[in-house]
Amino acid sequence: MMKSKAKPAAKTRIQSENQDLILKAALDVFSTYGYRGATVDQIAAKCGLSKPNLLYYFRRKEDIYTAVLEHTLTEWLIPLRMLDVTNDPITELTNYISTKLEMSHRNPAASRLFANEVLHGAPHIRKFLNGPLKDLVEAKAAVIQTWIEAKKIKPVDPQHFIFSIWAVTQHYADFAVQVEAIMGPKPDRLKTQTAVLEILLNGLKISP
Amino acid sequence: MMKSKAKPAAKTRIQSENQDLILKAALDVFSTYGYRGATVDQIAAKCGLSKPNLLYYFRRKEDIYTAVLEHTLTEWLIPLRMLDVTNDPITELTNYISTKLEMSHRNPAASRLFANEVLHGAPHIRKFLNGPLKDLVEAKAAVIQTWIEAKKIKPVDPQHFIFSIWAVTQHYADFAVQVEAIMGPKPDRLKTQTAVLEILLNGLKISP
DNA sequence: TTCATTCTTGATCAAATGGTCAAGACACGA
DNA sequence: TCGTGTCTTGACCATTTGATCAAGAATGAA
Repeated sequence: MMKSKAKPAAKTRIQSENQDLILKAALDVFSTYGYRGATVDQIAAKCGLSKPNLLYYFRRKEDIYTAVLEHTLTEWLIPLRMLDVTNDPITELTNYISTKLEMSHRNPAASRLFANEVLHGAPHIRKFLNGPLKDLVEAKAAVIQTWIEAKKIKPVDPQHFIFSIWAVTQHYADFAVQVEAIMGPKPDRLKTQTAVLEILLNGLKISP
Repeated sequence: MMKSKAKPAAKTRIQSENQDLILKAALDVFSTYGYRGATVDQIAAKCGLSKPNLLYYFRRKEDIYTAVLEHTLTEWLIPLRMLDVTNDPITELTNYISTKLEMSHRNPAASRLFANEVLHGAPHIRKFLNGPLKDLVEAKAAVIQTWIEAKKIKPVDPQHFIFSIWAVTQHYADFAVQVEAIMGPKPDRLKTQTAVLEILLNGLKISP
């Protein structure tokens, strides 16, 4: 007898459990080895499923990659969305930068997955970059511009300022190996946060 | 009759010409597709040599990669080495940041090659990071520290400041696709330079 | 020109890898 | 317990790809 549920493929318990397992393992493997460097066998081994079983849930390797990438992207922009023009800019930006640093520390794999994708020309997320991302950045650049016109912060190019925040905060995830080679293992997170906030907000020129 | 030259393998004209061709093509291909993503066939095709011929000059794929990576690393640190404690800090740092931006623009492939290597755990250049790079950064951090103690610049953590410069400048090469998706193609280089210098040197807090 | 050395490549191999399939094991509502 | 649909997998396939090799072509010093 046909299952009563219609097309929209309701998930069984086993389905959601295993898809979750797969996505977790895939994030790990893809972020470490890149898309081409990762193998389906690796992902399968990491989550304790057989390769054919994994390909039962995601028909192609690329489907796994796309799924884990999209899952990552949605969370990635939440902090930026929260930038609120009605609040104090220094408070808001301090909070945004701190949150980004925190995210990079808590989930460096996600940061690296995204970095790797963009580094190689963003073949899977071009539309995301040109659409939702561009729109969001323009909206938030407008927020920063508002603060500038209210003379609450110095006149800096808002878009480039957003790029700088991304660059610096994600650097601590994407280039962690380099950072640790230079600073020693487990660099002091508080020091890092203080330094990054100091640099991005205050610069280093002695005030005239 | 034996060639008069001894072991140290003197290069013939053809050798240096072809090795040069190969390294140029390899930089392109490796930086675009990553180590695992790049194929020997691609590199061979790009420089117009047959695959066996390419493997006549570099026995293994990894040898090509190592060669092009080392070739890149040596040039990469030249600007930082030039940071001179006896000069004016703002002049020196402005110059360093501008040069790094310039390099990222002129040779984004080199930046991406390096980024990709570090992103994936720097398996081929661990020793370089722990040795020469660490030493150089410590030396130049000391230079910045000297400027701080002379009250010529604000007290920022020198190492984190160097990281920030790297992060922001290389961002424009490594994440070029993203930058162009948001700012449109061919972003104004002068505007970028002005903004980056403004952010890293001045910050955006209104002076008290 | 001679000829030892260097350079070049078509053919080929073995391993890795994405993906398929049919058959069987299991879950769970009736 | 039964039976249908879901889940699992060993075996297998086709392609890609790094690497080899033997044989031939080009080079250039004497």
